[in-house]
Amino acid sequence: MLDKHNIAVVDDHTLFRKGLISLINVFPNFEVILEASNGKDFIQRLNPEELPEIVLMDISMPEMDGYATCEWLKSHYPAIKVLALSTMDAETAIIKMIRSGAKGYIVKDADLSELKLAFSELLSIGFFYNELVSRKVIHSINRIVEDNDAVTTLQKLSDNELNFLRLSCSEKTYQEIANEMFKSEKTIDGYRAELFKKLNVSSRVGMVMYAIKNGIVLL
Amino acid sequence: MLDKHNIAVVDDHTLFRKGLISLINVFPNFEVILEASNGKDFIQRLNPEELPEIVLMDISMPEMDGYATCEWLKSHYPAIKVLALSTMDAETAIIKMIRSGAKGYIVKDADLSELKLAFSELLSIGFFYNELVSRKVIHSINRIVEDNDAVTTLQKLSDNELNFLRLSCSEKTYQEIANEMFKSEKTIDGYRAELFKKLNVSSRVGMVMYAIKNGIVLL
DNA sequence: TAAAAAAATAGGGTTTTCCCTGTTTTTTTA
DNA sequence: TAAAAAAACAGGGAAAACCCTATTTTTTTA
Repeated sequence: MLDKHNIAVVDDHTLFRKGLISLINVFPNFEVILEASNGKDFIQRLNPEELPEIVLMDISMPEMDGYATCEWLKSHYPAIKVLALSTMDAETAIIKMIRSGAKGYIVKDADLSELKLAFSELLSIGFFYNELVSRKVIHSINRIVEDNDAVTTLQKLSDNELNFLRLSCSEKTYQEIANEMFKSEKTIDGYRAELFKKLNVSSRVGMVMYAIKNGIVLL
Repeated sequence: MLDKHNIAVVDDHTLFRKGLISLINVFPNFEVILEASNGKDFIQRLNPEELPEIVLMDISMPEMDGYATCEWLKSHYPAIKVLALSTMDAETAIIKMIRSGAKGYIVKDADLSELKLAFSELLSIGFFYNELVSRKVIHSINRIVEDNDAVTTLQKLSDNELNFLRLSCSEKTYQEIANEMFKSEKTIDGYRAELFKKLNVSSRVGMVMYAIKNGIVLL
């Protein structure tokens, strides 16, 4: 009897998670030893006696999302490989996840053979970048090489900005948002201008769509 | 050997679909006999010699979405029961799907036992409305009883309105959208006003969020 | 702790969005 | 085919969003 590779699956959609697990368990050399519904749940269940080699991780989850969980793993168990899993194929999400330490990225409408390939590549060469991801990465590489920290700063939003961004995903006017945040209208106009630059958008609609695409607000 | 109940699964996310199928096939009395990635694909594959009893159907899909497919089934094979499947728990999506003929609604983060229960209920009493759905339905029933056709008219969008709505999910100005649609600015301002009423929103952001929530635009 | 950087605020102007009321044109229906 | 309904279009005005530049306040850092 051969030794199977241990897999963990972290996703808040139960049906999807269960389905994925039963699919993986059909693979002769892989076995799911841990499942969790979000990052927090995952960390609690993680047993140092029996660590997974690969964690299949959703990006947008309640409580603790994929980015944060990935960062936590990077610092606590750097040997564990994260394969990010998402419906979104947004460049920013992919880049962000890879920057958070993910070793691969796979979309939810990938097929089984791709998942299997991803597992194999992760174990053999340590990463899995399919054509989709490569394209996105190459496209953003220019900015990365320009200034290694630029992207981080670019995507790092302050608490106020993040808060403002979330509140903008509504029918509130900026004035109402200003009141709610106990800031002057001019200040939140500053947040807006800053976000337009950081997110590379030019209207509130663009900002809102960015927030939704990147799981900053949950639908 | 007992006769299994035939199930069809229609969902564009391959991994999810495959996972779900393998989960269902574990049930001793259910078997997936048909899978498709969207409504069009489903109709093509549908074999009148071996019809499914239950169709597990995603709402937002490319080519032909859940609503349209449900309507088609209602008129062509009224005996086939549709169990709508979605990540969205938006009231409008649920109501719309039920109005399109779905006999039940289940969210993707439901657990296995609920799915099994849904199947059983569908076969025994013909419908499955869990607590979530019931709440939404009750909440919207007021409007339905007020005027039986109000909801239908309310949600029925013209081609132009739908097109405008999709184009609004961008950073284009209304003026640019008007040009793109070869309509005067005033005409599209009319679409806007009409949509605000129909979708019950009061800003472009609200409109965009409605479109995203209800799968009118894909992210 | 002085200098530098970042955050908050402001004035003021342009564009876009929103909203009201009404006319003309096209399509539907009795 | 006449009447009714729906779609397209319009004027004009108020509110909100957008955009520029600049000052004050707070925080960071050398």
